[in-house]
Amino acid sequence: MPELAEVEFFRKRWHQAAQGKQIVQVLTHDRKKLFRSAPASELKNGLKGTTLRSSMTAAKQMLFRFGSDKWLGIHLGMTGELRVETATYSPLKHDHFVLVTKRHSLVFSDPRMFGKIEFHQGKSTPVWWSRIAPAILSEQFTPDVVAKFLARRARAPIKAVLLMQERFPGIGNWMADEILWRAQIHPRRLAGSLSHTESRTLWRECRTVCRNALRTIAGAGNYLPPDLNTHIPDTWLFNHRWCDGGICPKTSGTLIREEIGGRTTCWSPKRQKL
DNA sequence: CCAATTGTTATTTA
DNA sequence: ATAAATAACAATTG
Repeated sequence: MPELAEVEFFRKRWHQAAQGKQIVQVLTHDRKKLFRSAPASELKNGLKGTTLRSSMTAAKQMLFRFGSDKWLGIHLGMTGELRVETATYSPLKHDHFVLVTKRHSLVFSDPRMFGKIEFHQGKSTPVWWSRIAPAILSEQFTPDVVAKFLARRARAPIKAVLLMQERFPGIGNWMADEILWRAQIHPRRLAGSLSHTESRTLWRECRTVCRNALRTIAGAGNYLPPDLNTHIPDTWLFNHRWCDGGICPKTSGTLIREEIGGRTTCWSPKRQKL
């Protein structure tokens, strides 16, 4: 489920429950696949007894800082989520990693195990963290940066280009569709075919969708289930895109769903022409 | 049994 | 050599 704003939502959920709290126990299934940079045992030993100091997100990544020099990096993959349960919670089948405080269990759950958990010790953030592309809402994400990137990916469909994390960090399948829908650009258009005006519109809508998603999904006050995604307005494409026969809230026409760039893509043919 | 899934990466093809 | 397309990853659900 997790794209930019969902990732921020999950980070806040853990942060709100455990910031300033000590980790008294670490539970793990020790699924090697999930623990990339360090074995689960190292995380266990490293985090036990430490205190959650701070946390942050960048793109689809999260970084939690424990004590002064312990860093837990989490990527939720396609089906990962973070939950908060009681301190006595017993992990279920897909709960691969649990941090227990005096009052809560912070649970990382991921049925398909496309996610990853990283561990780093050191004074500053791990190298892979600093390699994440500048955020879409940062000043470095300019119309010119977008135009140049589209030129370099000229022969790929624009939908596929929007999913490239090296330039559009945090954008995933639904956000890409939302952006193109707002920008009135057909997802199958080749990146190199966009006019200067369209490229600039795309830049603007990238920022608008990120801002709106963060405010709507991650900005709410309640981080306990089942609040994720529940109050997204019907004026977005989001609530109409998931099954065949959806109606475009802007044109009232029927939405189309087809695979583009290897992903199911939804668009409104009345406002997004080839 | 078949298709589909809001992500990433390795491999293959052009 | 480069970029784009595809397969693979794993598990569940309809």
